[in-house]
Amino acid sequence: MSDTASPPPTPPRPAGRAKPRQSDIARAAGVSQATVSLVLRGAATGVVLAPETRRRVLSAAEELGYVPDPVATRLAAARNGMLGLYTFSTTFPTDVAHSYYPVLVGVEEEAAAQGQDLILFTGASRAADPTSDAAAVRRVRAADGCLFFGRHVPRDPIRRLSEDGFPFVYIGRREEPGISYVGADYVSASAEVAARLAALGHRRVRYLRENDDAPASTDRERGVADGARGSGLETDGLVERTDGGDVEARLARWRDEGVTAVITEETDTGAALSGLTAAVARAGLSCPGDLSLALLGTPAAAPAAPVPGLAGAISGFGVPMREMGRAAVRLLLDLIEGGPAPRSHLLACEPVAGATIGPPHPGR
Amino acid sequence: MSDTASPPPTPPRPAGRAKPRQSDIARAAGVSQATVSLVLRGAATGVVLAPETRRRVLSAAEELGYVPDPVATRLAAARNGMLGLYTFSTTFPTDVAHSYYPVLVGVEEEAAAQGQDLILFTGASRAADPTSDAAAVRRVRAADGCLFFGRHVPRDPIRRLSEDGFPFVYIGRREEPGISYVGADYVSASAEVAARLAALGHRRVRYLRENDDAPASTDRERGVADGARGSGLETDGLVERTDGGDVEARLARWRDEGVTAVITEETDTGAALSGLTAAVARAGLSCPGDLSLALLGTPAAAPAAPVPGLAGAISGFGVPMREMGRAAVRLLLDLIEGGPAPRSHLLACEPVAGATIGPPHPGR
DNA sequence: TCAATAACCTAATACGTATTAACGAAACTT
DNA sequence: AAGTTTCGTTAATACGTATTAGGTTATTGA
Repeated sequence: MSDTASPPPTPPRPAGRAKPRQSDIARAAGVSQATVSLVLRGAATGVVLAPETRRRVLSAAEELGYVPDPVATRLAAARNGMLGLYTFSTTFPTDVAHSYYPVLVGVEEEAAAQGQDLILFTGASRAADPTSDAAAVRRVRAADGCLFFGRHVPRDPIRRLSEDGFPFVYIGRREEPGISYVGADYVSASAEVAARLAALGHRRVRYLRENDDAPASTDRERGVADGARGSGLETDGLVERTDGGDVEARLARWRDEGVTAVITEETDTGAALSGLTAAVARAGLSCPGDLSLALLGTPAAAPAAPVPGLAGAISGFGVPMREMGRAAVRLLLDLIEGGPAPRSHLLACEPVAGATIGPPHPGR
Repeated sequence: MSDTASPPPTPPRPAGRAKPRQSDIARAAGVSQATVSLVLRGAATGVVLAPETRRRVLSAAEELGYVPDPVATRLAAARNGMLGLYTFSTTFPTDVAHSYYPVLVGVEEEAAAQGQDLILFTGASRAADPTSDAAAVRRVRAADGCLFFGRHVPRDPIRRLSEDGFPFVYIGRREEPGISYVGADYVSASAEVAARLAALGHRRVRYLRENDDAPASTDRERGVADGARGSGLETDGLVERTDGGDVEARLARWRDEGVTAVITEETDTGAALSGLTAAVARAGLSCPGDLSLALLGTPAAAPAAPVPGLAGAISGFGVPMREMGRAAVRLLLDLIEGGPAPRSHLLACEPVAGATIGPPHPGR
């Protein structure tokens, strides 16, 4: 019907016009852009507009298919609605069992509930190069605030953030004063485990901890020692550290020494526990038949080498990881909104009765 | 000293400034904000600045710990080096086994390798409320581009993005024309599994698929049907859908019908597989002794109810999830940089020999 | 020495929305 | 009728960065 020779010079975005702005609505409704903003978003400002004006603006907005530009909204709000999540390892670990995973679940849940998005900083994914660490940590300022997460944390880049008043929260207890964190009360929970073993009749116990000085390990050691003292366990030689050596030999020595129960801890790698259960299996022992076994912390997924003859869970306590994630998000938002008053929480751990501890059975 | 009636209007952030701006750098270096912008980001504009000026600006930026504001950067119509990741379910599933997890690993790896940060958009974590979905999807514009991920995806909010030319990539095959995706070649891989069963001698087989119409399921069904036709399997009654009913009864019926092998699929919930293995266990059957069992897709972690007598993996094929994640990031960056030419990839699936299929053993 | 060129930098503006101070008009007081 | 409130709206500005046109000074050419 129409002549095909001269198609109209098609503009780059042919479908209707580009995205409508508030100013387009304003023109259509015969008001100013400010009025449009007030009608559309100004419920909180206390300004009241004439019903007729509201109606005109709303119908014009509907007509044009207006949707607010989230980027501009956030710019104007001087908040970007994004919380940083910086893990001092890859956020999604591959080689390591997902021991921290529940924390991420909690963080995501609470962030979603609060309408915040998360920026995953990928800085630490590559080499453990300290300079790149510093640069990566600095990027964190792109967010309104940041969560830090990981067993080992470089101090200097963080101190800088702290001095500048940038809001951030550690997940895990920290020693540094004036820094906010959400942690788990490992001390009490560990003491309770020691006391539980004592109540069953154990006297000579070993606690095998990771050979580094993360606060989480320090706290557990302190709890075990406190609990041992308070409940009558022997404290001499109570604590040993992993050393990469032969766990089976260590286990044999313990049996020779008359040890009836072993406590170990679960950390990011799960090395202590998996080494121990493997050694128990190779030695042909069973829990709690030959040896009581307690674990300080939630085991990551299913252990690679299940404890032989083990029906239920490993006795000890569980870490409220998900709740830690949620609490950390809430605390961070408090910091961002409220004043600079640093606050911290220690969450209680849940005792796990489990099936790996029982009355002592002296070996050999 | 001062009268208490009129406290000076205390600025909200008294202690220094949390986040340095370009204007702060400009003041420190004795130049204009525009110069700072040119030094920091203007490599492409052709404007050349005196080396001495560059130096001053860069050192002032370093000194103050400047980090560009991603939102402002985006508003000014530029890239901010951030890729969005939007999942139409929680990114970190809790009740569901982590079947999608490897995809996220791949996404994070490749993003880190490309120097991009990830923004996790949390919109879909709550109720499947369509309006909140729309608002949440809109937010992804804060990133340079976005990956969408999930078995079920609302179309309308996405169409909007597409019309506006916002770059995004689906992880998983999509029907919509002109949309980029990275998927797995379920059709070929599923056909190969059917052919494998036929080659072992099976003739009467059942394929139990999820009862919804996600592309992933549609593709697998098509592949199984194609493969069955091509290899001589019976095609009548081949395909059945999960219905929430009694899987054990269904299994018994199949045995009565002379079915010697069952194929099922792994999806986000893993429901089909776990229901089936549980039914096999309760029926006292073993694989492949009594019944051959094949699985289309990588099982999520360890199945809750392991197949009795199963030593190795479940036969079938594996989905190259990690590589899909990586490929999606690369494709997205292509879209962001290059033109709007939508491109897509189908990655090949890896056959898994496994230990659950063998020659047919007619039941009863 | 004066104009032409180059080198370097900045003022101005755009992006789209939120907020506040202020203004005109209408409705009340006395 | 002049002054006071109240109401409804808008002008102006801020948020932080990118970009472009243009201005200032230094350098060169004749």
